[in-house]
Amino acid sequence: MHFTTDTQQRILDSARELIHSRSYADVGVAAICDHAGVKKGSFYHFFPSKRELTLTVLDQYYLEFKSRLLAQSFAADIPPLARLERFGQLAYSFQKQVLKDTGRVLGCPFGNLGSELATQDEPIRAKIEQIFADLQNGLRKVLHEAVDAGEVQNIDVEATAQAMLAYFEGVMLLAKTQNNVEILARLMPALANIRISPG
Amino acid sequence: MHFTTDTQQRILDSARELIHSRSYADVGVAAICDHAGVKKGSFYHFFPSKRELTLTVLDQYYLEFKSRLLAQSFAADIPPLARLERFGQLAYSFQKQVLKDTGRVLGCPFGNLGSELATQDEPIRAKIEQIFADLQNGLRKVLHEAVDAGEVQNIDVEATAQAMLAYFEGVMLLAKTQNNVEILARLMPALANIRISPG
DNA sequence: TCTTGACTTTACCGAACGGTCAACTATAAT
DNA sequence: ATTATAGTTGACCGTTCGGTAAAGTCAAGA
Repeated sequence: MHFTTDTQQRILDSARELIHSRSYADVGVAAICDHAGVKKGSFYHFFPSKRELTLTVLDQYYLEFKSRLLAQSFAADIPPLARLERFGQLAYSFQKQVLKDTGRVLGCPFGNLGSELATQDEPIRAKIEQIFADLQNGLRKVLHEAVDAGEVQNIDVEATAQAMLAYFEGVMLLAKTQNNVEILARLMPALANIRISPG
Repeated sequence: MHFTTDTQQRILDSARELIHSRSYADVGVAAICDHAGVKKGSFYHFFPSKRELTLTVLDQYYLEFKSRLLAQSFAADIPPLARLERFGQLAYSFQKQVLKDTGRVLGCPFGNLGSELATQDEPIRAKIEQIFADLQNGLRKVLHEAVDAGEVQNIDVEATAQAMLAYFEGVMLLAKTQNNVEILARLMPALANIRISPG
C-alpha cells in the first residue's frame, strides 16, 4: 500500500500556509522545509521544483475551497440570490478567522498568486485561470437558477458571473491592502446585486 | 540650480516599467540599473534602498495617473455617471496600449504591489492604502455630484465609492490573470451601475 | 539473508540577492 | 590654483536563492 506520505503532506501544508501569508517569491524552499521539519533533500524527493509544489498546493487548496466554501454557499436550501449573499458572508467569516489566526487579512490565495505570477510563470498563471474559470462557472450556474426562478430578468449570465468574480477578488484585495476585514462585511452584500445586461 | 538628475529619473522610469511588468521581488536592483544604464553605486547615491525607490516610484506614478487618467475621466464636461463610464473606457484604452507595447496585460500597478507586499512591507502597504483612499475619494466626489444632479437616489456614497474601487481592481486582476484586455471592455461598463444603499 | 526501492540526510553548487565602500572624475565656487 | 561637492565607477561583502548529488537508513519481498 501507498499513502500520500506524512512528510509530503506536511510540505504541502507548510507551503500553503507560508505562501498565502507572505508571497511566492518571499517564501523560499528552505523556509518551507524548516516549517515542515524536513530537510531539503526530502523536499526534492517528492517535488521536482518549487513551481510543481505550488501547482499541487493550488490544486489541493481549490478542492478544499470548493467543498468547504462553494458547496456550502451554493447549497440549494435557499433561493439562488440568497446563496450569493451567503457566499459573501462565508468569505467574511473565513477571512475573520484568518485574521484571528495570523493577525493579517491575507486575501484570496488564488488572486494573490495570479497577481504576483501571471506575467512570470505561465503554468501557474494557467492554473489560476482554470480555477477562476471554474469559480465563474459556479456563479454562472447559480445565476442561471436565479433566472429560472424569476429572481432576475434580462441579464447576460456569463458576463454577470465574471463581474461577480471580479468584484469578489477586488473586495478581497482591498481588505488585504488595508488589513481590514470589515471591508468584506461592508462590500460583499453588494455582490448579489451586480448585473450586466445583454447586448 | 538643481534639477532632478537625468540619471535619477532614468532609474525611476526603469523601476516603474520593470516592476509593473514583472513584480517587486522578481526585479532586482541590478536589473533596474542595467535597464537604466547606470552602475549600482550610482543607484545607492540617489536612493537609500530598493524600498525607498519604490515609494518614490509610487508617488510619481500615482501623480501621473491622477493627472492623465483621473482628471480626464472626471472632467465636468459630461454628467457624473457618464464620467464613471469614461473612466472605465480610458482604463481599457490604457491597458490596450500596454498590451501592444509589452505583449501582456499588466493590470493595476498599485493593486499588484498591494497584493504582493501588503503583508511584507509596511511602508509600501501604507502608501498603497493612501493611494486607494485618494482614488476612492475621487469616486466619492463624482458620486456626490451624481446625487446632487438626481442621477442616483438613496445610496451610501462612501461605501459605493469603495465598492467601485474594489470592482475596478478586481476587473484589472482578472484581465491580468487571463492576459485578456477585452475583459475590461466587457466588465468596466458595469462600474457605473454599482450601488450600495444606506443602512 | 539478500536485494530492492522508497525515503532521508548532509554537504555542496553557481548564481543572484540587497547593500557597502573607497577611489575617481567633473563641475563650479572661492 | 584650490577646495568642496555631486556624481560615478567597479570591486566587494555576507547571505540567500533554487537545485543537485552521493551516501546512508530502513522496511518489505523474494
